Amino acid sequence: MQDEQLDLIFKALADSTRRRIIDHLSRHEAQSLFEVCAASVAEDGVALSRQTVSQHLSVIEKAGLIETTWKGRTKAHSLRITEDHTAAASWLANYKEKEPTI
Amino acid sequence: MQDEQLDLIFKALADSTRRRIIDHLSRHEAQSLFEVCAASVAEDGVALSRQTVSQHLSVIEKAGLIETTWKGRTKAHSLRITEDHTAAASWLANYKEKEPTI
DNA sequence: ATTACATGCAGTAAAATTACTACATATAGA
DNA sequence: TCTATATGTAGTAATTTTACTGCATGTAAT
Repeated sequence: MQDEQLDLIFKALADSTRRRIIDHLSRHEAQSLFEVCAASVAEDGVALSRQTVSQHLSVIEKAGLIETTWKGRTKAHSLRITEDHTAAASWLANYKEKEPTI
Repeated sequence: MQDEQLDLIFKALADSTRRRIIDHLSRHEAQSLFEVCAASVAEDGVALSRQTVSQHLSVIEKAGLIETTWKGRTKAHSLRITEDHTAAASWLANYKEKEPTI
């Protein structure tokens, strides 16, 4: 895994707003920007501007965690977490001390 | 795991310089600030000021990934990655799509 | 065609990050 | 005690991040 890719993934995860968005997308497929905004208010009580949510989605997308498809004037965002992503995010596990096998 | 703790861990990991420091600490126990600086130059070819490396170590320490002990005028930094840390860093794995069991 | 809707893009301001330099403090050794 | 060593702290500058507002573009519906 490239250093830049690790940067993108960890930076995407290093913000609680983005983690909430990811959590929402995990429970709802193919969400539009407006649906994510609405959920942010309804579920998390956080009122963010549409443009701000769009920026967060862009960061998550650049990390490769989201797949998007256009349907008419609506852009659908779907979470697509692969083995590669979880392996990267688990980078730290490489450095865990080995437990003594009892 | 608290949101703030996830922030600290992911932010600590979201910088390639800090990841290199963590990697170095994984191979060398109880490193002083100067030893980390020297390794940064020798192993990675990156010449950073002592104060900059100190800041990075502080970020890693605040994330709880390092244990420090003073010996005279030397501060020894030791990597201490626990189950809690790897579980937090693997946060993303909770959202991976289930593979169809063949 | 006109209006409403969904999103993109540009610009801005406050805050955080990342590097630096300079000075201060505390310990070890001559 | 005096000096060198190891680190801490403060302040600064450039860059990035995170929020915002306003305007533009493209699609759907009346």
